[in-house]
Amino acid sequence: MTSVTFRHTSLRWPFPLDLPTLLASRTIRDIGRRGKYLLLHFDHGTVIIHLGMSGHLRILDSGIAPQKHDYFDLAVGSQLLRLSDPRRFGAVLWHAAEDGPVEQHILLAGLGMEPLEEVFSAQILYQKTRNRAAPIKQVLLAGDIVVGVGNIYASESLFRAGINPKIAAHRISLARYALLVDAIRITLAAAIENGGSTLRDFVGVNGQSGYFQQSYFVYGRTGFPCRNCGTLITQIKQRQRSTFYCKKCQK
DNA sequence: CACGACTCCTGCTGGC
DNA sequence: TGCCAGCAGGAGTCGT
Repeated sequence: MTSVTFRHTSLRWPFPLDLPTLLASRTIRDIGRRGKYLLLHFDHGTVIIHLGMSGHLRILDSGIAPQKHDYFDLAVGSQLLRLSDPRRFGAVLWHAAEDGPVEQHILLAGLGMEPLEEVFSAQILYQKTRNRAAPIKQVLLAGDIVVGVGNIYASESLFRAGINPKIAAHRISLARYALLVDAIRITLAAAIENGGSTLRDFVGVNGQSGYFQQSYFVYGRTGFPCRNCGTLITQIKQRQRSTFYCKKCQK
């Protein structure tokens, strides 16, 4: 029993404007996730949602008036799943079941391993980077080997692993990749534990704010002392993205 | 195939 | 105090 409302024509891509018709009185059968894509499964297809960098979903009582950046509602009974996305980097897409498994969707097919699943191992990471000459930070961000490691957690994970972000991925040893795998898992688990917040305007599913986590090791700490050795944290640009690291702790 | 540059969008920050 | 350029971020697309 669902109904759909759009309040804009698009976010990153045009909204599937036939979604209200497609989902009328349909039931969500299951929910899932692949990388940073959220999946709402119906019998005849899947709604794919991405929050971009500023998006958030809330569950509200239906009847609550939408605010400025509330662009998409999925009403289920007396409640509402509402997507707000000020910077509009997010997405709402539809993948019909008749087009095959949603994992084969063009945006999902090329995604790398899930970092919190067993498949993500030092051996496979090592193997998949043998032909990658780009700096490890960029390879982590690329998403085709491992997903879920964004700009902040890439810097944080490399710090934990003691790896310099500029090192070419194919020059990193298996032993050091083992450290990196552990570092990524610990970093992501800690982030989830802390509410996963990265932006100052972060809000939880009920709309509560205040989760903002500032206990980063290196991210955003340019010129401040390394929490491990006191050396001042360095900031560089890699592929137009800021990278933070400690020159002494990360070789 | 691998990889770099560019792009989307808007709120916030820093400089004047 | 006000204005505006620049930055930030996820990740797809295009050119090399």
